[in-house]
Amino acid sequence: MTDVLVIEDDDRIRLALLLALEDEGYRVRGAATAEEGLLMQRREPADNVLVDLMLPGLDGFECIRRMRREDDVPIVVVSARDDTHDIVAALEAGADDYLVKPVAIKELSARLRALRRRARAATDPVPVLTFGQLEISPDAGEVRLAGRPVPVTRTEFRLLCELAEHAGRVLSRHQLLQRVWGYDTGDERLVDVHVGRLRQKIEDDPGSPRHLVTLRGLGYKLTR
Amino acid sequence: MTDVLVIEDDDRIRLALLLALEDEGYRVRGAATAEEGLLMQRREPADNVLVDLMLPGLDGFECIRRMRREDDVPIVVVSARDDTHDIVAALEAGADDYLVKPVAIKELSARLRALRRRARAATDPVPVLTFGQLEISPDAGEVRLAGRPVPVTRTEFRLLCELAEHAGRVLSRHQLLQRVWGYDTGDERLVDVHVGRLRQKIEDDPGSPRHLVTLRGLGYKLTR
DNA sequence: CGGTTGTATGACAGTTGCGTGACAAAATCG
DNA sequence: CGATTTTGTCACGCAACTGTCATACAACCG
Repeated sequence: MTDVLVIEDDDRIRLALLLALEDEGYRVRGAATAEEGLLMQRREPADNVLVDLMLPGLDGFECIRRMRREDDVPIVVVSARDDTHDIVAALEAGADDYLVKPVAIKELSARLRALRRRARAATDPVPVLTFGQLEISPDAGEVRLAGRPVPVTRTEFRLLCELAEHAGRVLSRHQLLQRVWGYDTGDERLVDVHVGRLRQKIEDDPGSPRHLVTLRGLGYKLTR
Repeated sequence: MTDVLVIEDDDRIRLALLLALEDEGYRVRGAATAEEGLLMQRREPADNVLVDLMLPGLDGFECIRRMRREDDVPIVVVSARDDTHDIVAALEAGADDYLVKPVAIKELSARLRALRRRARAATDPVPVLTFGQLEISPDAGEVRLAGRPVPVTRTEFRLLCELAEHAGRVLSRHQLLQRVWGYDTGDERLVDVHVGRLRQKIEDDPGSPRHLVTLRGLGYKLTR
């Protein structure tokens, strides 16, 4: 059974979408605001998310950005505006598809299916990454040092995964901001701080790190 | 660099798409029939495929199905028909996205990017440049001498990479200033100093260098 | 050979980049 | 709601790096 979350402030449209999707065999749930949607997705992750761009409070773009930061779920934008700028901006923010209202439910369903096929392929079992005493299992969301679990926060974990995924290669602060945070305000110190915190947890001697190495002027990298 | 293959039988449209995509920074290639496209993809796989639905011989749907059987490349349909049935059928066949002509190139580009984000490769091969005992790995931001890591500064590293990239060829001080520093105040001594520092680190006998050679009156070059 | 030009190098001061602790805002949890 | 954790921002200090200069040295040329 596939779960779909619909984030749309217009009650009538949301209801119509939910009913139509239910008819197509999905298990559905709805949210009227971005905040509510983000919360629901955190509580009980759906397999697909539909989001309107025009939302009260946090708008759709911001909603997408935030959700993308903590979840890899396929996100489809359903908007009334058929505007290239909106489309580009939404995809930039991390959306996977963009549909213009009114949507044909069959098309929507087909697009959801295509997206899930991709998502599944991308989420193939990721083996545990090992760096000496350090083990990272992206799937389990777990970090171990000499067999012992290390409590890391979400950002630290994402940062570590990003570095681990490109082990041995330098990643600039800019790249890390882009990939871990999803945005780049230009404040590179943000990365430093989190790298520092990560070192406190995973390095024997945070003063002279063995794994999470600084390359002055270039960025950071993770080595074995 | 991202490669895109466009399968479209209308010469004018294909050309227009190819030019526009090239303008966006993609490396492009085109095919006029499904058969040709499948062959090209087999020969030299692109990172994205655009396909028209109305093709002579094998139609777009069949083209998608076959390509999907042997390749996991993201496929985008670009069709003149804005018909739910076509859209559903194309997605069923294995397409990842569907755009209706005429397409906004910016939107297309954004959608391609969104698709690739999902299919981002974990580790690309890391090319390492070797000069006898000396190894330079631009990706890892690392220089090794006889297997041992040599600590080089950012400018030294850039300088070395620049020389390595044009191995065996003389680079004048002005060229190096321009390429490594990005500006040229006319002070050629600056290059000398950094070359000297580099030699201290990578040459066995910095007095009579084997790799980083001076060509009096011309500049420097890196030899094997 | 001496003069001239081009290159090597050590020293030094100014600058840059990084690590860190402190703190406030925001998110999360009970 | 209040308590706790997490996150982002800031400022400061240290260490590393950079560019400049002066001097010494080497190569070239007549």
